[in-house]
Amino acid sequence: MNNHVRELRGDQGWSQADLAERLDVSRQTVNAIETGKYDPSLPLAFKIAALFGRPIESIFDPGA
Amino acid sequence: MNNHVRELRGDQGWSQADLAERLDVSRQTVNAIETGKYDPSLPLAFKIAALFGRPIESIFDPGA
DNA sequence: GCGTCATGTCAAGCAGACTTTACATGACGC
DNA sequence: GCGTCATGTAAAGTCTGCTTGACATGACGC
Repeated sequence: MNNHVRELRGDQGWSQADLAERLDVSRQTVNAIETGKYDPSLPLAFKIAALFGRPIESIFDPGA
Repeated sequence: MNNHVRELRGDQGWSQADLAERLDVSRQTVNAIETGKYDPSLPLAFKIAALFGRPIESIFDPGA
């Protein structure tokens, strides 16, 4: 599952640690999501979407 | 996390088993999601949204 | 009464999401 | 050269998502 978290985070000038703190998850979790190691849970996806003020569908792309 | 899966499924006249087959998951998984035992994964949430032709945000409600 | 269908639920197991701790690297300023 | 910051990655542990198989119930038609 592709996503645009890294770009959106960059637009805000945040480090992975900054974003992790705002999402209340670990820095490794943010890194894993950005590098595509695994997908976030649905609740975390909602948090991410809310933080960036965009719909989930515009951030995450199921691709196939 | 509240959701409207049961109503949407009812609108289509599908049983839990019918929906499970269309989503390619087990009947127990559909039942668990409808009864709020746990939330679907992000990929499964995308599948559900696509099947009903609605955005994820209109089906799942993070509540808090 | 009996068979069937839809739903609910349980148990055991595997895979995925997330944690903490820790170490390695490259870029930067001093 | 040295400290610091951002990022990547790894191991081990916990909890959640999802599986199969099975059993119980209530509603329905015959």
